[in-house]
Amino acid sequence: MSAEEERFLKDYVPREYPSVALAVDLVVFAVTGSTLNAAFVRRGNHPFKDALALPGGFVLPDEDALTAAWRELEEETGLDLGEHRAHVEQLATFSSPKRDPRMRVVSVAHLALLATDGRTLPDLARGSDAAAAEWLPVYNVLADGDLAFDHREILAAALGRLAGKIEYTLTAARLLPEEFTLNQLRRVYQAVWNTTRLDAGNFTRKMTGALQDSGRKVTHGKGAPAAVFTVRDEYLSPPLIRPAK
Amino acid sequence: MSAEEERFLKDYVPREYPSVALAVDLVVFAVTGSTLNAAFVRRGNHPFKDALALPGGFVLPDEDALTAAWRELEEETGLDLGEHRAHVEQLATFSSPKRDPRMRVVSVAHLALLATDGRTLPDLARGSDAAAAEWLPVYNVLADGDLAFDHREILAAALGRLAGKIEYTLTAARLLPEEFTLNQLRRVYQAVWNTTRLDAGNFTRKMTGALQDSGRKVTHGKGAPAAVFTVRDEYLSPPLIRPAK
DNA sequence: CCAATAGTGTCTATTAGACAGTATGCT
DNA sequence: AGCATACTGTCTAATAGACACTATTGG
Repeated sequence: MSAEEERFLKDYVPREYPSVALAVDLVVFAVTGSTLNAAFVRRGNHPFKDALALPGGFVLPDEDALTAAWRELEEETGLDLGEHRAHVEQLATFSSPKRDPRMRVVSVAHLALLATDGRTLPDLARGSDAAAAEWLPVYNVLADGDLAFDHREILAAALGRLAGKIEYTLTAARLLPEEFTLNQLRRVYQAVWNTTRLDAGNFTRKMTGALQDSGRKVTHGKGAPAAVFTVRDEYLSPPLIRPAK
Repeated sequence: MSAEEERFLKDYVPREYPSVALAVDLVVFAVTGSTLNAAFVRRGNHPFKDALALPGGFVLPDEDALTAAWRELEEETGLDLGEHRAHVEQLATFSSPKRDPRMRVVSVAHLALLATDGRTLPDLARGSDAAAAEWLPVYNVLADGDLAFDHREILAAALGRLAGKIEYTLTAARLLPEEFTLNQLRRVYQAVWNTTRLDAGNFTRKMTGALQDSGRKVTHGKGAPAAVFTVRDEYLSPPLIRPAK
């Protein structure tokens, strides 16, 4: 930095600019069986008392939004995020002046994925907030549920992002343990796309190119043992296209 | 709103929350020939005095970010945005605490597209700011140019978004007049992807399904007259895949 | 043996990409 | 005529999607 620039910054007095509170909201996804679930908190206060809402919180002065999202994810789930192979990415920013009736809050929404074995959802311990978060099936909530603020719009945006992204990446594997079978992966796709139309045979052929076969096999009670894979390439080429409903 | 809720909001006193200045930055693209250009302003003050920067400004108290982006686009270009068929969409939010050394400024970056006839770039009148914006070829700036703040990262994100989006949508047509020829459209693709590998014949075949033939033809000095199209479907199916470089 | 799952084989219709060929209009 | 551009035709290799088939396990 030049001496001139240092002098400038030292003497800099900011004009009055409109200021806002900066928050993050989280759409946390996890899969059981062939169902896509998201984490919700039940609001204890007005506005939107007793309605479902997405977990979230304010961005601290020394954090960027992504760091705040990771912190809130850990605080609101109480989980070991390493064990759950958590993935967090920025989704979009919601900035309508009236989205929170109390004051101006701009929210940077984030998409978070947690790994499960496909059988049980992670236990959501009560974090710093009074009420623990709960898992609910995404497609049910979008069909029926009332959500606080603009959280329905955020949830829909997150689902759209995830549904699109797994067409051309192996992001779906972030919803599974590091090692998984093709059947597990196919169930994740079916959960996210809310469909049962994925042919197991064709799915195998299209995916194996991007996967690494561990050489080991695993058995799930019934049926032939299944090969265990890890992700080799993060990108699918050609992409797997979502079937028309 | 219930009486109880009204009472709550009336008596609501916000706690102290960290506040930030909220800004928008704009990546404004337009095409001439087979070159993708973006609009830049030359900074007159520290920090980053004399460096190139993206146009932008602060979000006003009663605006959301998208509205602010439209307003700044009009102010900084001085153009009739209707005539240029402007398209603006949110790109991503940049929130590193130190991205502006003067104070905390969180920027919601936006992608803007302006239509040209493919021959000349719109004249950028000097707006409310002292210096007029200028057009520069995007790939040159990314290769050589120094940009202020984190604007190189924003520019790269915008280019990536546009390059990806035109694979499966006709967003590229927003860089052309409402009516255009397939040759014009192909030049836009080549400009955005920085390639010359698009076969004109195959391009015709793949695009015509999503386009509406006006029935009219137009001639450009040399060669056979070209059919004039408008956009019929915003989505391309199947997508047009970017050739490997 | 039966049921359920894993994974491969096969067939057909469609498509991409390369490139040839024809038509049109300007100079 | 000569040339540049617009667009269609054709060929080949690759692919998707449907579905049959075999193999392997537990009950």
